[in-house]
Amino acid sequence: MTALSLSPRALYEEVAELLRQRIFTRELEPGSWIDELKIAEAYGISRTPLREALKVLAAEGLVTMKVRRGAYVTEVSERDLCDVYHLLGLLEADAAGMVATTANESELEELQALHKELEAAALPLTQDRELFFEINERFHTRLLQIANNRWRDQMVADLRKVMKLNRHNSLLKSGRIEESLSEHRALMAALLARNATSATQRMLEHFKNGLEAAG
Amino acid sequence: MTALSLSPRALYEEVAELLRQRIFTRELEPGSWIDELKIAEAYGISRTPLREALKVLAAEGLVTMKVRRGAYVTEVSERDLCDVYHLLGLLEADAAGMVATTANESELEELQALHKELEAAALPLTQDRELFFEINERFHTRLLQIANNRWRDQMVADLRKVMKLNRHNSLLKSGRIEESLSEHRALMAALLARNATSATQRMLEHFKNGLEAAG
DNA sequence: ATTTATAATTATTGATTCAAAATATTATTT
DNA sequence: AAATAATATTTTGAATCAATAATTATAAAT
Repeated sequence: MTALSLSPRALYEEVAELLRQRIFTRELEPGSWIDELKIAEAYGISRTPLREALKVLAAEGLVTMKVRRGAYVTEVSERDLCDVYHLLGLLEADAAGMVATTANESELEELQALHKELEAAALPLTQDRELFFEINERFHTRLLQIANNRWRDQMVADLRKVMKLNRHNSLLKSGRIEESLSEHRALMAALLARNATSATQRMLEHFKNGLEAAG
Repeated sequence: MTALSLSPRALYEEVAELLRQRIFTRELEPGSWIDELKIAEAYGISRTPLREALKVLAAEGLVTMKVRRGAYVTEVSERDLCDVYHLLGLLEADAAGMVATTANESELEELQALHKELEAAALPLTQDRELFFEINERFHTRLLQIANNRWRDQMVADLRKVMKLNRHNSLLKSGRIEESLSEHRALMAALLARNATSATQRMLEHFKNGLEAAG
């Protein structure tokens, strides 16, 4: 089993990524104990890089280490997910404000172009949900990049991973293409107007409206 | 009955804490390479728990792993510190807003008590700088606890560690007991008035004013 | 003769295996 | 039936082994 080929990344990074996927697909379900020996054997590796990978995942919040009991897939309550989602909104809203003031013209045009793609994907006749969410993801990611704060990027990345522990994003509204789009439109307008407080506010609302339960 | 366990923490946790201290005191200086063999020998442990500890510190941002080059103490630029400080302000301001709306009476009284201690430590005649900063720290920590979001707590803890990489907090103003106190007073008033937006704003200003360079 | 390139040696990271410590479980005895 | 002891399971730490990168030295070419 030489699935793990030559790569610039260290073995423990590869293993961490594999475990992440297995956690996200709930193949390893929340609360369950992670059997080091079994997994090491299954991957054809020793326990050392596996344990290093588990330390990384623990730092991300995906697994929880219990002293002398090993590693467990983190159980996230509805409460946890709300808390994490709240922080994601806060961080992205701050990023939006930053972009409104510091982005250059070409960066704003880039976001504008992505937004146009979003509008197109949401057109009633040709509506493509998958595409819409993919472009949406790209828009948020690009906004973060432009805001240009590597520490925030790291935090957002970690929080997003925790959100993926959620079973089918049960706490997020699903069929709100139109609402989501109009919120995006308002955000884009604020960005182009270089109105930081408005951009921040629009992004906060965008996240708040995404929640299934009002609050 | 067995006696109370003397070491509830795993060895790699202990080692991580030791290394953290050595990094904060700049005994291990930013940019420098961390010699696994030397440190393992100095601590009388093997490289395995040491390497696990380094993975933990890497996740916190204190050390940077380079493939096949080992671990280096993270070098933070002035820019990095500003970015991190900005995020700390954002998170704590959000926590303040949360406390204003959700804290119960006894929790607010607790914060009020801490604030009174702060006022006492800042009295012109008996002014005790060390004590002031210690109580200030306790106030901020308690506020975070009351805001009650373990994910935010984790992020704040990590960001604070990165801030400690700063040489003598060079970018933070030092002798501003009075200003700091008056900002705290305004924050406390907003909290007692249960005015979330005001509390958030006061905390944001408190952080903004803490910066040496105007931003 | 000097500089550059290649090869060899050294040093350090990365991985596997082995041993010890601790906890849980089961069985036996009171 | 309960408590204690012993055994087995499991995690954590150490030591060994292999692979990779860096440095130095030597040789060749200009």
